[in-house]
Amino acid sequence: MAMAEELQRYPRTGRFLMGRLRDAMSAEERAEIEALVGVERTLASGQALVRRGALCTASTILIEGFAVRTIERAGRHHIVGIQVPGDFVDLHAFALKRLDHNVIALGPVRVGGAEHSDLRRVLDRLPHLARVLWFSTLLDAAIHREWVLTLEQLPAAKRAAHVFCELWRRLEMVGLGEPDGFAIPLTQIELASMCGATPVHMSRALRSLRDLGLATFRNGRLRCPDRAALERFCEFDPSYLYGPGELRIEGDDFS
Amino acid sequence: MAMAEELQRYPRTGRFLMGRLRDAMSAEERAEIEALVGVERTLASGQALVRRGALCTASTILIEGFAVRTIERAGRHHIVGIQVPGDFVDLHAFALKRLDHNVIALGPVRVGGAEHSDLRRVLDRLPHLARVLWFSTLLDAAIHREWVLTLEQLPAAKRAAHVFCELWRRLEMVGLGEPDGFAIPLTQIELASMCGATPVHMSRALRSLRDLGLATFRNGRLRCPDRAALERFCEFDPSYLYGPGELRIEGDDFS
DNA sequence: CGTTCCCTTGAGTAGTTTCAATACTTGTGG
DNA sequence: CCACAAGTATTGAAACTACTCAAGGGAACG
Repeated sequence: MAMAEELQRYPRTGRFLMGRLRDAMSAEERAEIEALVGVERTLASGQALVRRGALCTASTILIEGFAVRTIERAGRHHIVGIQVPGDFVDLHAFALKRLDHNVIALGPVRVGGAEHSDLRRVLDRLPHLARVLWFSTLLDAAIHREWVLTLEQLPAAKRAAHVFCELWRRLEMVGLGEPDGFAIPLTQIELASMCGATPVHMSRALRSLRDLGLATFRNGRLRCPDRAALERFCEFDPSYLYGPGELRIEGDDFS
Repeated sequence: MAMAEELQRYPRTGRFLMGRLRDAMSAEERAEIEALVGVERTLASGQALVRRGALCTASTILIEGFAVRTIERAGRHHIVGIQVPGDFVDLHAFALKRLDHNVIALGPVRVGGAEHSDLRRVLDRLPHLARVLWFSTLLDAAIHREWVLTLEQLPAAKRAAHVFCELWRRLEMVGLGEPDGFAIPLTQIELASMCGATPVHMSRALRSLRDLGLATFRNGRLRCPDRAALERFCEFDPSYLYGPGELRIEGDDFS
């Protein structure tokens, strides 16, 4: 399979933009990105990849594992985004310098770091690659917009279903989907935070998804017997992920 | 005042990033941006600046007036973002090519267009300016994150207050704030859409803000006797707007 | 074998929606 | 100038969704 080959050739960055604009990146560009990512680190669950307000001189790519974006308010951390393997989680720090939020490891993670000075040197020389990286940060913004819409519109059970549908698609694009679900080290407490609900209510919402026969989430694993039904239930439209489909610009068109 | 001078010198783009990274842009860069924005158009309220899915070959800057980002679901448009004068509203279409949402005029607007081919030529030559434009699209993402947090956390009255606080700050940064409020052609219906509430409930929420003596919103004008109290009420922390303050990188540091 | 963390269930309360009815504007045509 | 329509804003009552408080069960780990 193409995924395995890509990962062998680019062990640290092989999943980056997989299923999105990766096919618009030349071999040279892929090699440049891979070379940019130097030091690998391993972090335990709950450790910060980036802390809000800190001056960033490097950006981090998630090689393995998951991370959440959190913002603190009234003393509590709230999850405003989630990242999966292959995501360049704080690439936006290259332009922002300081972030408005934290990025925290969700379960153990393996990450790679790219120095901003190196990044700058490469991107000044390769404007097309710069636009690809720009694109990848805009993908996060599109996901944020969809979360806003979901929080404005849907009740808790459908919000949870929407999170599941999104994660399933995103994991699938980077080769981590399974035929009947996916695995991610999330607890109901974190799911509740993402959905703007209390953990107690999330427990009830998940039970209603089970009772409806739509999905079962247990021990960090989603099991779904009928994906189309789940997506219909929460009115999930994957186009905002810019995968293969109507909004997607194929390799040749993106320049 | 500096604002007036800037607007005289750059009549179409003088407000762009004002109060944020504008002071990190050289005179040459400001002139390049101004020159990029060619054709001016005037649109009536409700007209689309960009429609979801359309192939974009130019990006639009808001010279005068307001716009909302909307996503359609179940036949209804929902507002997921709002733009003020000076915002390069669909700059992200330069990298995305097609947008996942619509941008609709809120009241009459005057806009300018920048061809992507021109933009590309300039940005390939001026990587620093490219990073500044990248920064401006990341600002939108930061605002989206704050909206996610607000929708997750706050009840309707505080959501409305938060929208007011944000708009007040953003308008202030581009020279459109007033000592005791601001003007924007929003109805309660649109406010409700932004806050994920029904119009009926928004009416009650606004009444509670009035009853608390915090703010009065009538005829598209916010009146607030005590800004600090309003900001305290909704736990508003403006740092995500990257204005002057803790996250802000001053001109010399941004490179 | 006992913490600790996570999940579940129940009961009462608070916040929000729905449905319905009633004004208040604004612009239009008679 | 008035009458009318359309869009916007307000209020009340009943139903629903979600929250809080509280208690108990289960799995994992030392």
